[in-house]
Amino acid sequence: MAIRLYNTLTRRIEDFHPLENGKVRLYTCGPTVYNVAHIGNFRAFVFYDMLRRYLKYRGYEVFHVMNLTDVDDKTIRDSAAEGVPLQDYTARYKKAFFEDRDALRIEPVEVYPAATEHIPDMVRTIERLAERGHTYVAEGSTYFKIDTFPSYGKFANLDLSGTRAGARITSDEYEKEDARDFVLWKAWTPEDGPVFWDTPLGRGRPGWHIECSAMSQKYLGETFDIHGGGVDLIFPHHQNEIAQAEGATGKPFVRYWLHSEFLLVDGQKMSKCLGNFYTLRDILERGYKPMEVRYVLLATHYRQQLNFTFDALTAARGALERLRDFARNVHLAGGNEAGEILDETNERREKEFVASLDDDLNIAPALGAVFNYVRDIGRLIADGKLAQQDEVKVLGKLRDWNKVLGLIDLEDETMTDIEVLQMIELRTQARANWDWDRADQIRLELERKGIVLEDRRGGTVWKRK
RNA sequence: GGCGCCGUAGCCAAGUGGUUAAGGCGGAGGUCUGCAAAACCUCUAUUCAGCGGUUCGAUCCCGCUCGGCGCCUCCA
Repeated sequence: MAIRLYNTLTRRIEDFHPLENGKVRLYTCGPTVYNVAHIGNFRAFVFYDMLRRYLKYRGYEVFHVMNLTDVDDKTIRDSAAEGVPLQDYTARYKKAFFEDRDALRIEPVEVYPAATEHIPDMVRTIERLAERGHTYVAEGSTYFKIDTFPSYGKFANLDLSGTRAGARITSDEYEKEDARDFVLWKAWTPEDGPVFWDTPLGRGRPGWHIECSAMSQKYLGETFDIHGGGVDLIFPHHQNEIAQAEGATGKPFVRYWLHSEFLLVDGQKMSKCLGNFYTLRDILERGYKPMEVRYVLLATHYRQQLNFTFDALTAARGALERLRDFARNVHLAGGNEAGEILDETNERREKEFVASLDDDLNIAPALGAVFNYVRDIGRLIADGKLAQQDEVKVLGKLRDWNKVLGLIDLEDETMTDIEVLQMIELRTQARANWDWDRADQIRLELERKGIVLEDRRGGTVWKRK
């Protein structure tokens, strides 16, 4: 059974089959590194991550490219405002992006091409477009001539025939022949300061969209499997990518286009004006954990708008705690061997998990399968029907799913902190003497250090809060 | 104005033309326990924004209304 994905190109859910058997070539639009990425950006990045992880889970070899836009109006403007060289300025936010990526357990992809390191590739793409008659030059800038690409607008389901020359020309694009045309190569202006490249196209810098066409094709070929991005990129960015790539090669560019919906805050799109703008760092400062953020970003289907709230983070904390406690309870199980019933349960829930995610990455029922499994096994443990030897199978299953979800640290459950164990031993003695005050005092003391105790039949166990 | 999405329990969120409308968080009760925690058990939507229509039968299909959100050359 094939994975089914919603393809923006056809506006339908389709069976996914890569161009080359067993291999997926994937490109996703990355951040513009002009400041710290916000959680709306990370919703898209977490979505790409789950897509990539799930493709791998289903046996595909994935080659994934994500661009870093390190030259554009904003990076130039803001670096100039600070008086810092562009490279130094963007390096700072590339670093921040990778830090946040790691905190959110987003897997590194195969290649992170930066725009500034691929100027010759972009120039070559523009030259190919010129050879095929898709461009014109005006006042040193090179433009894409929309008239030469008849299907322009179709990808976004937009009828652009009303937007003709002269209709909406603003002051800084007066040299365009048609308001719908977009710039491929932008001639140097004094505002660009030291940011320019001398190329056959003249002194200047690349336009907004060309990097994705040039870099994706460089690493993935002229036609590749999946291209992802946020819905806001459908138009104009992805439409322009298609025009550029297909205009240059005459071949289909991308086979499956996937778009993640917006993250909203207070029911509205995140924006600085509304003051509902959050970075991961903002949220961590409020005492939430990266995994809680990942859970929230992951738990809503990617084509559904997600209204971000702090209540959701709190709910995520509870759900994650249930998963972690479950892993520990399995580790501490001391019943009889489960036998066949365990294999049956594993198989049944695995089927549900895969069937759900095969269906356009339908995450909710997949998580439902995980939590139902937690209850299935919890019941076995409570009934004394799970043995310590069964741990391998159960945690193995959890580990499998975690390859896709990336929500729990299963290796983190080390129970060997000597100091804590000594405290527990003191408390156990106190309890043996019915000295409840002393016992509670020790428990409280540990709690202040973030250690929670639980008294089980087999003895006291602990966990970090 | 054009295009599109959404409205399911206190909150989040699946789902199906007809057996019990997943799951998570929260809440209530119970078992266990010195107490607590975890775990397990039970309960927490006679109902799926509203009104019509199609149908033997609709939360699911169609239409309208109301409400929310996004895109239509900054944007994940």
